[in-house]
This record gives sequence, structure tokens and C-alpha cells, in this order.
Amino acid sequence: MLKLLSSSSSCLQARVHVQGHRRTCIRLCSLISISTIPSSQPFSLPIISELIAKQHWSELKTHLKDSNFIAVLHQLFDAGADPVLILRYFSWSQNNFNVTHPLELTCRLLHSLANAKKYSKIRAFLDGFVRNNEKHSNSSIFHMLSMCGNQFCANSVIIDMLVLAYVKNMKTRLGFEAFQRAGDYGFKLSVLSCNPLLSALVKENEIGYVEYVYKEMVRRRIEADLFTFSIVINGLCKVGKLNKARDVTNDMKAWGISPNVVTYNTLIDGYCKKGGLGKMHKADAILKEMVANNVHPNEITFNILIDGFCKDENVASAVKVFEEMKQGLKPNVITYNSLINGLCCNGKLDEACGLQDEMLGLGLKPNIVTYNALINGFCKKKMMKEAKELFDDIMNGGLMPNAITYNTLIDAYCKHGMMEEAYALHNSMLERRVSPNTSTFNCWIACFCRQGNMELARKFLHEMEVRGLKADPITYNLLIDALCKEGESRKAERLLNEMFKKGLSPSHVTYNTLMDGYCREGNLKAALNVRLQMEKEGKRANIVTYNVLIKGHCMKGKLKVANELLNEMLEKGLVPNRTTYEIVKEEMMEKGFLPDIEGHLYNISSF
DNA sequence: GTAGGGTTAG
Repeated sequence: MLKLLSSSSSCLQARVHVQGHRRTCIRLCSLISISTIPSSQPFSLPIISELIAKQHWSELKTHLKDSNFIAVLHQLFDAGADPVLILRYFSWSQNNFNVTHPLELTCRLLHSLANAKKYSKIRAFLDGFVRNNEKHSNSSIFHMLSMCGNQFCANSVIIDMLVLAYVKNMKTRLGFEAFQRAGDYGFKLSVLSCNPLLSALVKENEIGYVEYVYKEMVRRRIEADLFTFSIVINGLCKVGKLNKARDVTNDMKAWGISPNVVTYNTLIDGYCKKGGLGKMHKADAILKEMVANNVHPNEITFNILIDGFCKDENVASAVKVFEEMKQGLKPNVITYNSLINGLCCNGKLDEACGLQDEMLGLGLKPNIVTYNALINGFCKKKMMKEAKELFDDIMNGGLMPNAITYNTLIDAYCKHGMMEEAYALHNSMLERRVSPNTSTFNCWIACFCRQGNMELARKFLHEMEVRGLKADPITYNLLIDALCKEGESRKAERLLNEMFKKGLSPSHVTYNTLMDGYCREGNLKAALNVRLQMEKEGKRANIVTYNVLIKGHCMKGKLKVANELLNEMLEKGLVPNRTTYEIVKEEMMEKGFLPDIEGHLYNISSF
């Protein structure tokens, strides 16, 4: 009830700046013939109303005979019948005669329901409308709504519910479009539709639109709440726009809303996953800020940190956080999975298995993610027998292997040349009705590319597309890499362009692979062009980019340019890795060229 | 009635 009151008072504000538009509506309304359908029909309105009220549909059908069911609808409206009764007749006649009523009547119905404050009816109606509507664009819906009535509150409420209906029915794009149009019409939306819209946009990775909706909400004075801010912060974090996420955190404080444990967890996770150099320090700083603001870290906070340290190849710190967590909180399956995976990725299989036992001791059941992490650990150590034993163990625990389980094992068998076992698993996957996905095909394509069997790789690519699975950026990376290794970098570049056409965004790996291809062919000019293209796409050269370019220049005897690139790299604060060291050693120093890395002696000493 | 955490393939 309170919510309704506050939304009607905000409608008063909305009226002020949309008066010009309202005048247009009124003018147009007088031009269209909303209720001028001939009414000389052989039916009685009171009887019809009675039959609808009692839901005596077959009698109603008999009574109406050949009457124009649309004319009945018009008469019901004109007689000022109960909106819920009209709604019943509207839905029944639409289903019964398998027709779609004109948009004009739909809008009239919505208005009468809104005026009667039958909001849940509107919600349900719009849900069905959005699901079945293929005919009416947002443009015509908005147009008709404002023609049929100039009640601003009603229209705002209806459009608010329309946006929500779009989002719930996974028509996010249309929901976004309606949000935009609502701004043009001056209809005031609420967080009830804006938050779900933002949430859907985040899930679809449309962060540009998330930023737009957020800015518009501020501009249109739609009062954002804690959820709004947390959703936006999450969206920004997911694409690594951490500074903007911090800005939004400050915005919310300025609006008098304090970040809670979810907001802080989101930010910490953002830094852990996309924070770049020294990310764990930054994550830790947020943790400290959180505690200072009296927001208590929970299991999820610790899980995020544990995973963060593991991915940062700092399992020791992850274990420390894990011990600290145990002081006051209970680790859950996700905690164990993160740590087990971290240990597995760092080759510490014994400790990982020990943790699995610890879980069991605590009554925590390992799930398929636990098994997948352990299987992956054994696979990476070429311990295929142990991996297969774990795989066979999955069913004993009442679990089912999933696509990731199969992909992990198929990939490992392929990499270790155990083709028979790989094929057998693929068949077992099909038998158990686990659908191979794009990643499964990527494993096979990678396998054949490694074997230099491009024909078979292409056959699998084709098979994949026949099955309705789409090539993803990783598929392209594999194909580009294979072509580059065949000395066909030009052809590989065509695939890069194909990616754009398919709406796939190439990653650093894609560009670096192609650059490496050109460098191997000695075509430095083309390689540098790829770098330019990459930077145009907003991707900065990373350590791999420099490794590739430095090596490419060395191979061509352009040691001076290679040296300049090395300096440029260090100036940008990029940390040399083992590959950089090997290039400098083998391609420069062993050939009698001493790299001149002014001011970076300290950095180079870390080689 | 809306927000946060774990597994594969380059």
C-alpha cells in the first residue's frame, strides 16, 4: 500500500515535464474511433455479463451465436463493466476464437484494470501478452497506450509491468527497448522492473546497457535501492571495470545507502578475478574497509578469497585464510572445492585428496565439482589410472558425471595419445545422455590440430555445427593457431574477421596467436598491424604480446627494436615471465647482444 | 520478491 502511495506521488512530478506530450495524446485521441463499432446486435448485455461472471462459456457461446465478439467487447467497455469481467471475456474470446484482439482494445483493457488497481491481473495478462505477442512492436504499444488514455500513472504502471514481463520471459532486449522508450514518453518506472532488467542485462553480459540503464535511472530520478547498486557493481566487476564499480559504491553511499555483505563480496570477487597486478592486496584492502564499516564477512567472503589466492597461485595464503575461516565459520562444499582445485592445479594431489577425506569426516558430501577438480588434477599429472578410478567412483556416491567430467578426461586422453580411451569415453557420454557441448568438440578439434590432421579437425567442426553447437572464441583460437602453424597466417586472419561477423569477441589469446603466426613467417609488419587492431578493440598488449613481438624481431635480427620493445614492456609495468627470460637469454645474450634496459635492472633481476 | 562464491577446452 505504501508503495502505491509513493508511486502516485512521483507521478505528479512526472506530469510536469510531459505536458507537451499529453496535449498531443488528447488531440490524437479525438481523432480515432475507439467506440464507434455498430451496436445493433441481437444480444443482451446483462445476460452476457451474468454468463461471463459465472463462467458459463458454452451458454455464452450459444447466446452470442454469430455476434461480433469484438462488438461485445466494445459494449462491455462502453457500459462500464467490471474490468475483471471484461478481462475474462477478453481472454476467453481470444482463446476460443483463436484470434488476437486489436491492440486498441488491449490497451483499453489495461487502462481499465489499472484504474481499478487490479495490478496482479495486469501482471498476469502482460505475462501472457508478452509470451504470445509477435505482432506489436514496443513503438505501437506505447503509441496506442498513450492514445487510449492520458492517465500518466496508469501508463507508467502498465509499462513498468510490461518491462518486467519482457524480462521474465527472457525478452531482455525488448525490455531494454521499452525502458528506453518509457524515458521518451516520460513514464516513470520503478525498481520493481529496473532491477530485474539490470539483472538480466548482467547475465547476458550487456554491461554497456547496464551502465546506460543505471545512468538513466539517476537522470529520471528512479530511486535506486541496495539491490540496484549491487547488481550494477556486479556487472561492472564481471567485465573488469573495477574503478567504475568503486564509483558506483561511492554513489550509493552518497545516496545514503550502505553497502552490505553482498556488495562487498561482489567487489572483492571483482578484484580477485580482474584486479591485475597485486589484485589480492586490493581485495584485502576492501575486506579491511568492510570490517571497518562493521559489515561482517561471511562464508562467501572467505570462499571468494580462498579461490582468489588459489588462482593467484598462492595456495599457502589460501590455506591460511581457510584456517582463519574455521575460527568462526563453517567451510562448505564450495570452500573445499576451491581449495581442492587450487591444490590440484598446483600439483599437490595428496593434500587435495586429504581435504576430500576431511570433507567426508565433517559430513560434507563431495559433489561433481569436487570430483571434476580432482580428476583434472590427476589428468594434469598424467596419472590417468587414478583419474579413471575417481571417475568410476562418481556413480558410487550417487552422483552423475557431467559434460565437464567427460571433457576433462577426453582432453587428457587425447593429450597423452590414448585415443582408444578417449573415443570410449565419448561413446559412454552419449550412452549416458550427457550432451557433448562446444567444449567437448573443442577438445577433439585441439587434438586433431595437434596431430596435424586438419581434415579431421574440420570434419569435427562441421559435425559440431550440424548438431547446432556454435563455434566459440576457443574454437577459433584453435583453428587460428593451427593455420598459423601451417604458415597460413593470412587465412587465419580471415577467421579473425569471421569472429566479428558472428558477434564473437577475440581475446588476447586470439590476437597473440595470430601475431605469433605472422612473426614465424617473418612478417613483422602484419604482426604489428594485428597489435594495432587489438589495441583498437580496447585490449592492451600483455606480457605474451611482448614475448611474441620481441622474439619475432630477434628472429629477424632486429635486436635493437626487440630491445626497445623490452623497455616499453617494462615501462608499462608488465612483469617478465619465464618465456621472456628465455627469449632474452637465447635470442639476445647468447648472440652477443646485451639488452640495454635502463632503469629496469631491478625488474630484470627477477628473471 | 530483485544482488555475491567452486570444475573442462586456447
